Amino acid sequence: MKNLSVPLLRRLPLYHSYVEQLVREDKESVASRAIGEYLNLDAIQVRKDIEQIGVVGRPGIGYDARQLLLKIEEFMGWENPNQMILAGCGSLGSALMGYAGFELRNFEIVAGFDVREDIQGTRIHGINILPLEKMKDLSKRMHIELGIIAVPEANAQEVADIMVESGIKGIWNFSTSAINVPKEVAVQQEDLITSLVILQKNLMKNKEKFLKGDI
Amino acid sequence: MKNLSVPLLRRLPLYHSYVEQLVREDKESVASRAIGEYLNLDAIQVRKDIEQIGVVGRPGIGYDARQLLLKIEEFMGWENPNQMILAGCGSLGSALMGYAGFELRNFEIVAGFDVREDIQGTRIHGINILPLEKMKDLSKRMHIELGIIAVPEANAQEVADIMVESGIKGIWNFSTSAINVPKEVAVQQEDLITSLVILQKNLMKNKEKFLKGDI
DNA sequence: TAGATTGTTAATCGATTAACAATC
DNA sequence: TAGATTGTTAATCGATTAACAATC
Repeated sequence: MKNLSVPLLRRLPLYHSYVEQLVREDKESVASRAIGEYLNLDAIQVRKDIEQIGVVGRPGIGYDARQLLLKIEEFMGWENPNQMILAGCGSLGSALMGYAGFELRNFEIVAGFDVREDIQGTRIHGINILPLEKMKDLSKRMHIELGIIAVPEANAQEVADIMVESGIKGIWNFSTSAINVPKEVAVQQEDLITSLVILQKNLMKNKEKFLKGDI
Repeated sequence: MKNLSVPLLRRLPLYHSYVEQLVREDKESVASRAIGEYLNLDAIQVRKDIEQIGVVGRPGIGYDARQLLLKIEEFMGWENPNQMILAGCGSLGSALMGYAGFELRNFEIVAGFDVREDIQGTRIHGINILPLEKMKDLSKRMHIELGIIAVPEANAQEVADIMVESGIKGIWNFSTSAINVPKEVAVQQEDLITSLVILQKNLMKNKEKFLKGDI
C-alpha cells in the first residue's frame, strides 16, 4: 500500500490549510520555505513531504499551489466517501454528529446508537438515534466498516465487542479506556488527555529554551 | 527536560488503562507480554517503554502493577493541576466543557469565551461563558497558559491572536485551520479528520494483509 | 547573469526490533 | 532445576536533517 507515515499524514493537512489560503488570494505558486515558516517547520522537511506525495516543483519558483492541494487531497483519500456509525450519544457523541468537518472530507455518520431509551427514535443534528441492538443489522446491510466509540469508559469494551460482531473493521475510540479487539480490526485511540499532555510538555520545553535564550 | 517521545506518550495511557483493570482484579504483577498481547504491541516495545519511565521489574515475574500505574501517572504529569480557557462554545466546545476525563487528570477549563451575546453570562456544564474581550484580563489574572480553540475555521486565526495577546503559551487547536503564532507559543493541532484518515489507512492495510493470508 | 528554490544524495538521529545472558 | 521474564547490548529501520549541484 501507499506510504503510511503517521507524522506525514499529520503534517499534510496543515500544508493544505495554508496553501488553501494562498489559493484564495490567487497565488499560483508556493515555496517550501514559505510553508515551513508559516507552520514552524523545516523547509527541507516540507520539501521531502511534498516529494512523498508525488508533486514536482520548479526550481527557483516553487510548487503549483492548486496541484499541491489536489495531490494532498488525493493522498489523504478525501475524495472517497466513508460512512460511519457512532455509539454513545452524550455530549461528545452529539458534538461529533454535528461536526462540520466530516462532511467537508466526505465522512458521514449514518446513525447514532445509545442505551438511553428516552433518546432512541429521536434525531441529533439530523442523525437517527437507535438502540444498540439494531447496530449489527444496520451495519451489515449498509456495509459500514467504521465505528466511533463515545461511551463512558466502563462501557467501552462492551460496545467494542458489539461493533466487532457487527462487522466493523475500524474503531475510533474516544473513551479513555483501552479496548481489546481481534487483530484484523484497526483501532485509533483518540486520547484527548494525551494530546493535552503533549502540548503541556512542548510548552515546558519552550520555556526551557526561552530561559536559555534560544528564542 | 525529560524524554518527549510522542509515540511513547501515546502508548503509556494504554498501558495505564490495562494495568488499572488488573489492579482492580487484585493482580499484583504484570508481564510485558501480557500488556503487549492485550494492546497488540510487541512485548519488547512495552519493556523498552517501561524502562524509559524508570520502572524496574523482576525477571521471571514481571512488573509491580501499582508501581507501574504510579510511574505512568508521574511521567504523564497527571498530578499537576492545569487550568485552561476555551474559545468557542458551540457543540464541540460544550462537549469539551463537559468532558469528564479532564477532571480525572487534573485539567480544568476555568472559563469559556464566545462571540454570541445570547450565551454570554450563562453557564455550560457549570463553566461561565464570557465575551472574548474579557479573555486577556482573566488569563493574566489567573496566570492561565493553556488555551483551547473550538471556533469555526474562519475565526481560528483571530482567536489565536487574542490568545497570544492574553499570554497563552500553549494552544490546543480543534479547528481544521492551521494557525500562525510566535515561535514561543506551542500549538497542538487536534485534527479529527487526520485521525480518521489514519484509521482508514490502517483498515486498508489490514485488508491487504488479510488477502495475503497474514492474519 | 544572479538569485531563488528545487531535487538528489548522503549523514544523522531516534525509535523499533532482535538476541541472549542474568535473574527470579 | 526448569520455566518465565527481565535487562542489556547490538542491529535494523525509518524519519529527519544536511550539503550541494541542477534548474528556473
